[in-house]
Amino acid sequence: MNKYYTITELTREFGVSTRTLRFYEDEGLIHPERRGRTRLFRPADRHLIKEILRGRRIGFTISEIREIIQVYKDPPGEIGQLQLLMQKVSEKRDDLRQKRRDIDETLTELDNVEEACLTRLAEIGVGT
Amino acid sequence: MNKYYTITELTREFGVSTRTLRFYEDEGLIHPERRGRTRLFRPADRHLIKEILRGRRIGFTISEIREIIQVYKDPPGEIGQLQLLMQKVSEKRDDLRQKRRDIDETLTELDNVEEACLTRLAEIGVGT
DNA sequence: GGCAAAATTGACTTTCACGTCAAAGTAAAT
DNA sequence: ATTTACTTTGACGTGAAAGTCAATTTTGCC
Repeated sequence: MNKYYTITELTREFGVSTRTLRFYEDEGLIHPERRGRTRLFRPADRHLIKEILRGRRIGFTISEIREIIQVYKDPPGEIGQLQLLMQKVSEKRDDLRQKRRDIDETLTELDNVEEACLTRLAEIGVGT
Repeated sequence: MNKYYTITELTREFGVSTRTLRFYEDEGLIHPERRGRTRLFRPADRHLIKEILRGRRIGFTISEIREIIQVYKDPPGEIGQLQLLMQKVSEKRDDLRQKRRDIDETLTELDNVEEACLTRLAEIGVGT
């Protein structure tokens, strides 16, 4: 019977505040239904929020996220717009690939830090 | 003769503003030498800036970056501190792994968007 | 139907990471 | 020596993404 989520259910699930979800609505990222003035979130909204938060984690701005959502809702019909979009997609992809390289490098760096810690601990442990 | 870099040389190389580098100095991330009041950047500073910017790209805050730099400069000597550090490292790593998953998912999504664009372009192209 | 808990709106505040200017000091080249 | 290009400090401003607070509704529940 088409489950609805309340706002706090979702804030608990995703670890965000109600303010955040309202903010996303103000920004036009989500459009929960209303019963009176109270927001009712459907599974589709919930899914969208998941994607928004994923975008947030990797550093997309609200308007970038909005753009992506827009594309899914109604992809541009004009050739120029399509080409522009493809260009942006390509830039974003390069961006993300760079970010992944950065992450990989940082991960190995963190491994080094950890190993240094372990060695250090061993030293201290032996000394006492 | 130990090459020095001027501030604008580095801003050009890294595509940041002088304000940014001065900000990083204010925040204690770098410590360029001075001739009079003018900053002189050494290769070590340059390298550090590279790391700072990498950290920035993957979404580390200034103080997170500062922490990491600190560890390299002088790793904690106390056991408690070491354990705390290792815990943080482990958290960061989980964080980065999640981020990588996010990126991978988004990359395939972008591929889909691109393909949708291409199909759309083909349709339009055929129609005209 | 009454009441505590939850939700809403609106306004104001905050944090981060710089941007922007102004005023003044320096360096380099002609 | 003067112009021209950099550089510095300091103060204030800004945009993004919420946080916080207060004053109302609204709901869920017995």
